[in-house]
This record gives sequence, structure tokens and C-alpha cells, in this order.
Amino acid sequence: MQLSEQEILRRENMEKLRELGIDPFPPEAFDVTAYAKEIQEEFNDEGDKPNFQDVSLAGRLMGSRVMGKASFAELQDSTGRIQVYIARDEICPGEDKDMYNKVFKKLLDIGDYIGVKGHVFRTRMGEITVHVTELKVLGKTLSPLPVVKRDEEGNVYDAFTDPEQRYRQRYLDLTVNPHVREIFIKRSRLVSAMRRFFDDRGWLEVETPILQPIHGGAAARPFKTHHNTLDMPLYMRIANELYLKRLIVGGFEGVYEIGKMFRNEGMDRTHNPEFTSMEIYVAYKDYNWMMEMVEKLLEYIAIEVTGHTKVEYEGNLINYAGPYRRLTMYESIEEYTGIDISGMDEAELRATCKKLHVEVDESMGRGKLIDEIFGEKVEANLIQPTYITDYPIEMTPLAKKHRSEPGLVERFELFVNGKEIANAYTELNDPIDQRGRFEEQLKLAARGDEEAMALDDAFLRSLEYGMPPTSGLGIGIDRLTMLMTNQHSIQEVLFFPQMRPQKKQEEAPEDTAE
RNA sequence: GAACCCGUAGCUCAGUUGGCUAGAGCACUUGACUUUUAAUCAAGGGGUCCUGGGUUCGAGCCCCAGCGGGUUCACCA
Repeated sequence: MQLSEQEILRRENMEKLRELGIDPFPPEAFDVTAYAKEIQEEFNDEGDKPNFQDVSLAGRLMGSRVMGKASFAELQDSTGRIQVYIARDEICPGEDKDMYNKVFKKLLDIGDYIGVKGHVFRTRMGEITVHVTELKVLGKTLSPLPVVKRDEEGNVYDAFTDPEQRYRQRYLDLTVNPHVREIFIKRSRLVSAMRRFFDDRGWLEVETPILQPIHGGAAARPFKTHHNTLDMPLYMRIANELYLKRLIVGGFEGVYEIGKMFRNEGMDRTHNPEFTSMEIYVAYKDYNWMMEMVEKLLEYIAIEVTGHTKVEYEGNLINYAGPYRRLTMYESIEEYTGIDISGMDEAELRATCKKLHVEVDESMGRGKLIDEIFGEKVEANLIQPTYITDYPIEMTPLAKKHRSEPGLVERFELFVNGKEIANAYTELNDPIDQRGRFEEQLKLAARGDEEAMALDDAFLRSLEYGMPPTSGLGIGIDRLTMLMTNQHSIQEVLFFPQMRPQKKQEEAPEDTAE
């Protein structure tokens, strides 16, 4: 590998540290007693007894301003940055001035881990600063970090913004871009808030198979793999619904799973091949109950993550406090197109699609046609949280028939900012009806619908042993995180979004010297 | 999968109709400076202009192909 000038220099600095008897990668622990953010927020220099008079901090050296025998430097720990003041005669009280003249001034580079001990004070310029009396090298960096500078007005210079580099070397992104770090902290808070909400209600977090013999529970193209010992194909799960329902059959009253799903489809601003979903099933409930539960859940999450029930997204202030507006699928289409499609058969729907300039093809059944109209004409208008309820039966083979409306099922989807973020049913627990629905899906598949669902005999068998009336819900965690953090790309809420493999370094052709 | 845009120093970017030895700031090196803060001042090093072809007296710039990235669309959550 060809080393850059700066990489060579850093390796030389590492060796020079060793020559001075300093281990550039010391094994022993360093005792941390204070953090940058804590000091910035809590330091009080008024009165006779300022606090933080004996502190020990560790982190990366992120910049230094050397002024001869005294210097200021930036220390960045897991909580933020703080200035440190290093005077030669303070860290080198004796005759030996190597620690300042050589180690600090020459051999330390931006990014190196150091530990400092000292006391906190405020400089003439008013900056809260750690006055260092002891300096210790905790770890050398051999590659130069991107250097991002900010001035007093907060203007950023030389920002590290190239998406490819940021995603491929996320550790650098996290090191130099504090706002990126914030997004992932919020993501973690979101997931833990959700977990807490469910746990507090006594529902059980479970894990179900990722490798499945039949990819059921949703309509999507799967990743296929192979198990050697069993010599059989296995699929990475596209959904976990059919397994979670088996646990409800087994007697758990509420089960939920937060985990990765895998879909072998396109990648773009809102799709990654693997993504995180939360699915929950609660016995003896229906979709009306579930709508109220989701309102409480999202309001709770919004407060836990952002501190408010109203959260800005793409210039819209989204209000997560319930109750949310509810529209049936038919009502929503009538509202945004002026056309009542509730009584239409397939041929009339097809004509309506044409009139509305909605593109359709021959494989589409009645449900799919309605879904196309909805997707084209309604979806983008649903900015504030809105429930769309009561979907055509053809689109939803796992939901129970509507209690009063023939041809519909008890299903809702929640839309925020024109995007679906949750999907829920009163679950179908009649095994005979369920088998019939699967058979309808097989017919759609035969007609050319690639998204039609596969029939799962093991799941049907479990229903025959009796599943209590149940409501189920799925929420896309990545998309919810995007909403709660005002991010517009799924890649910004995934630590390591899927990328093309990096171009390999080509082998140098074997030149024959002349 | 399709269209459009982009690729110049470690980072962020200039680079004129195609014309001298390819530039700036930061980073880096050397020196000065004991309360600075995008520290400052002085001097200096650093480039396969993504790769491979082509046009031309001459290509960072024009043409073709490839690689990588971004954006939009389609599919999906």
C-alpha cells in the first residue's frame, strides 16, 4: 500500500514516542472523572470555590494552537469538545521538557487519544478550559482525520460531506460531524422508548427465524440462500408476521419483535435491502384499539426523542398528539378525486384509472387498481398523521373481513408526510377463510402478480389449533427515525447503508524493464 | 432496471475558446510566540487531474468506453 506523506509522518512520530519510552498504545486503563459536556454545562467559576478543580478527561486531540511555551488544544470525548490549556512548565515541572517540546508539540497529531488531568478555569476570552497538569498518550492515529473547522458564527469550513466517504467510513463521519452522532443517539432513544412502552404494558419481546423455508407474511422478492446440512433452500425473511401469530396461538397475549427484514429489491432514498421493522400482536384486540394504541405510542416516542409532540419534517410541523384523522380508503379517494369508487367493479375501476391517468396493467385485480389510484392521487396529500382504513380484501390476505362492509377488510395504514409508516389489521384467525385467501393469492400469482403471497401450510395448521382474536401492527423503524430526526434519506439513519463494493485496486501490470 | 449530473493535493474547492512548470484555503513540515480559539506571522514539501482508448502540434478541459458516486423515476416498507 502506498502511504501518503502524512501517514508516513505519523508512523515516524509513533516510533519517536517509543524511543522516548512512551507506549503509543498503552494497555492500562485511564481513569475518567469528567466529561466535556458536563463541564461546559455545569462549571461555575463564581465565588470562592469553583467546581471541577480536580478532573481527568480522555478523548481525541482535535486541534491545537501552539504559542511557544503554552498552548491551547481541543479535546473531544464521547460527549463533545472542550478546550485544554497546556503550559510547558506545568506539565514538565522538572528539567526534562520532552513531554511538551517533543511529545505534545511534535509527536502528537490530530486524532490521537490523550488523557489529561487538571482543573477547570475560564480564560480571558471567556472560554471554559481545562488547565492541564498531566498529559498522557492513550492511542496514536496513523491516518489523518478530516479536519472540519467552525468559526464563531458557526460557519463550517472544509466540511466532511461526501456521502460515499461518510457511509464507507462512518467512524470518520461520527468523529467529525456531531449532528450525525445526534441522529443515531436519537435512533437509539426511539427504539428504547418503543421497547419501554411495550414492556410497561406487559408484552413480550421475542425473536423469530430470519432464515425461513417459505418467505411469508408480506409481498416482496426475497434473498435466497442454502443450508448445506439440510441441503435445502432457505430465504431471508421478508416479514415475521406468520411466526409471531404462531406465538399468539401458543398462548402469549402480546408479543413483539424489533428486527431486520430483507428484501431483494431496489435501493433508493427510502429503501435499503435490509431494514428494521417492529411488529406487534396483541390478543383480544381489534384494529380500532390498535389505532388508539399507536397514537399513544407515537406521542410517547416523539416526546422521548425530541422533547415535543410536534416535530418538524421537510418544513411541515407534524403533530403526533392523537387522535389522528381517520378516513376509509374509499372516502380518501373520493375526497381527493371527487369520485366514489365504492360500488365499482373491476371494469369500471379500470376505466376510472384511465380517466385519472393512473397507469395500470392487465395483471392488476380490483384491489391493486384501487391501491394504484390511492398511491397516485391520495397518499402525497396526507401530511399530518392520518389513518386510512378498510382496504379491499384482494390486497390484504392476512386481515379479517370487515365486520359490516362486504368486500373490505379491517386494516389501517398510518400516513405521515405522504408516506406510510405503519400497517395494522384485525388479524384473520379463521383457518378456513385464511386458506381461501391464500388460494386467491395463488390465482393472482398465476395471473402474473409477482407480489402475490405464498401459501404457508405450517401457519395454516397453527390457526386450526385456534388463534384468539388479535390485532397486529408493523412499523418501519428506519422511516420513523427519519421522521423524528428530520432526515430525508434512509442512509442517514443507518450506520452502514448498503453500498456497491469498492473498486478494487488494480494489480500493476508486470512491466519488463528495458 | 432507466435518465441526468459529478470525479483535480489528506479535506473543501478554483482552473477562461484546448495553450508556459496545474492553483487556493485548511491539513502537513521548519522557525517565532506562556490565556489562544477558523490563533497569528515567516518559509517549505505534497498531484497517476478516476481508469483505458481516441481527436489534436498540444487534453484537467473535447469524443467513446469502463469504474465509482450522487440525484430523479420505476418497484417496494
